[in-house]
Amino acid sequence: MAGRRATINDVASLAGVSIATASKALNGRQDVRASTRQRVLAAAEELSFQPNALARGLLSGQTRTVGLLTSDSAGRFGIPVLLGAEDAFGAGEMAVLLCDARGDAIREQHHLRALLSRRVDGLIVVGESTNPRSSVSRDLPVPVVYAYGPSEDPEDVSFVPDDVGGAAMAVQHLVALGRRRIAHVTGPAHYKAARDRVEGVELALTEAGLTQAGETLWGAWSQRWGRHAAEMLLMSQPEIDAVFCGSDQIAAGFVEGARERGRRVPDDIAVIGYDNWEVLSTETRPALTTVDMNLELLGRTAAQHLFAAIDGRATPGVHRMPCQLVIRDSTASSS
Amino acid sequence: MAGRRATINDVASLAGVSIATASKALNGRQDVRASTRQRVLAAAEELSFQPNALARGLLSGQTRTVGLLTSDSAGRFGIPVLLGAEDAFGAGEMAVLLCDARGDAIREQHHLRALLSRRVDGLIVVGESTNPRSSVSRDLPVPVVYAYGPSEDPEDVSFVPDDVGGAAMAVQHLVALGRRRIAHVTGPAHYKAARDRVEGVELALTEAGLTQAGETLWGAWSQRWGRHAAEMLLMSQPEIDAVFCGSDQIAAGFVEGARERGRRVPDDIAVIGYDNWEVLSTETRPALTTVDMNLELLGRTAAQHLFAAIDGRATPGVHRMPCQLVIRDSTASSS
DNA sequence: CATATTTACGAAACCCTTTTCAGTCACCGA
DNA sequence: TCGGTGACTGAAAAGGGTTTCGTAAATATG
Repeated sequence: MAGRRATINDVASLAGVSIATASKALNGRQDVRASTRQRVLAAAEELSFQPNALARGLLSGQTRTVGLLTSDSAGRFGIPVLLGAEDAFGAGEMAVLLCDARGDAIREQHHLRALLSRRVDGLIVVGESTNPRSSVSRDLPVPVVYAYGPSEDPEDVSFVPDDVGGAAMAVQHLVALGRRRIAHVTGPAHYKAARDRVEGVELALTEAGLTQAGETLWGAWSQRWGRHAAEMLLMSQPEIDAVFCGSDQIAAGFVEGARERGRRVPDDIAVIGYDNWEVLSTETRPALTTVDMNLELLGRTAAQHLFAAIDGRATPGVHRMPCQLVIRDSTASSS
Repeated sequence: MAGRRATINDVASLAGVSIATASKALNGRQDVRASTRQRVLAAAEELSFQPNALARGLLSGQTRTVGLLTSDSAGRFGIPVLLGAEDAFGAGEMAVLLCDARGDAIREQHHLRALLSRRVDGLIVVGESTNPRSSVSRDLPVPVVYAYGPSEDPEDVSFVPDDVGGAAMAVQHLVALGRRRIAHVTGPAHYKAARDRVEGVELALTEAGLTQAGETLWGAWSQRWGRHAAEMLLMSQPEIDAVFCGSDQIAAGFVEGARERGRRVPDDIAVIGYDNWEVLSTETRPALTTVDMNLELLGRTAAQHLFAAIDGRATPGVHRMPCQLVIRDSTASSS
């Protein structure tokens, strides 16, 4: 640990100029003779001078820092968004101040105050699910962008995955493969994501002139539920030839359950998951066809939009980002 | 978005006092009449005044902010550490500035400069593996604590999981259950974690007067490798009654492979994993006994140590944090 | 050579808060 | 009435950088 850090004053003294000139030389401004600039730069190098971002921010009113307020950063969904955001910012000179509210509104308020007092230039709020959440943006002096979980307030800017479209895409793929008796197993009904995917399934089935094989089975987002659903479904609807699962966890469980009951995947039953959680989707046998929500892109887009909003060019509303079908062996066309 | 933010000047004017008095009233200092304090507080409330942390930090030299420099925040290991750190800080008033270097040394330097210029009070460096990494701490004006991946420099402060102890604990558990022919399947040899766990296995086996069933099988950290290893092992060492796997992924694959070859877990073969990655360890059948590295605690401890280091009370060296055996059905005593 | 015009540099103000220190005021005892 | 006390209050400086504006030197122009 070195002693006191060099200030621009030290640099100016060493270079034998005033601090005003030193500042201009360091920041590449006009009105500095080339030789003088050289001397200043050399002095700064020698003292390993780092401009104090606090002083700079105090004056300019810009900290080049954004806050990232998450409810569940450990979750499957917050992290990619975070990475995407960090990526978009990192290209420039932005830094990310991370706060995890752990789903607690009080703690969220607390973090919000801390971020505001640190004069962040903007805020990204990451939800733990796609369920709309209450807005934090009322009378905030900085722009806010919501990612993954949208704000209830339509005046806010939100970026969410297009779950309706993603589910429809999955079903269309099954239909294109010639599957006609398609079932749907998903998670808890209080998740908007689950309900949206139901809507997408209905849309695609109607479009293809089909009806769903049996009722939608609501359960948990787990392998356990996937296995259980396989048992139930193969009992009650033994003629199904495809299943769309609401998550890769459910799909992994379903594949296992189906195999134990002697059904081959994809030959007898094609299976599609959701999330493209690679530890499951690429490691099951067969590897899972699944819907990727492009969360990293979503995070990057949200961050880029935050830049725009900081410059006063915000586009209010909920922006739905397209999902992408990743085709693997669990829906290989039966040869 | 509101207009200009209120400063302490505005508060003082509204309350009809000087800014010095306002400051004292706001910060609970002496020498302010109760009625005056009331007026100031009311004014601050009305203007929703937030003290500017930049100005405060500029003066005090403390930003109450720490940097968290990670190489792989998406990884299984960085996140819990991050959460633990955020937890320890969150209790107080600290904020975390997150930077992900993506394993790139140039980018790391870049982030380091950005953090330093923002005058963080300290730094936590999170590795992507337990392999020692080059030190960033030389001549840094702030204290640094390494978490998960230790620094090569013994003068630095590092917190790492005790993989030797964790593996030994797992094997001791198997021995206590009466298993005698214990095999070991693990990941790539260039991971120190894998080599440490080999050491722990040897230690525990020697202690019990046993020798390992077959050579250690080195592979990848994947389910695929676990399944493959099960095939090989049950062929070459058909008499084994227990396997210690280097990760839950491997263990999950091994369980699957073993069952397909007609071996029952845990009756014929007991299986132990590593990491306690719940999506695998609790969802396999049977649920996996596994070693939990307590990463969140490790992160919290690292953060607490950083506090101590900021106060000048650092304890150099590599601190090994104990792991914990989580017993589930894959080692239930055969009845 | 005197004047106009650049060019290069420096003094000082500013951003916001905390803290020191000096000053005001009311009130007490003598 | 006066000095002494103690309780409050406010002016000013400090922290580190950027920017404006004034000024001196250097160069161009007549």
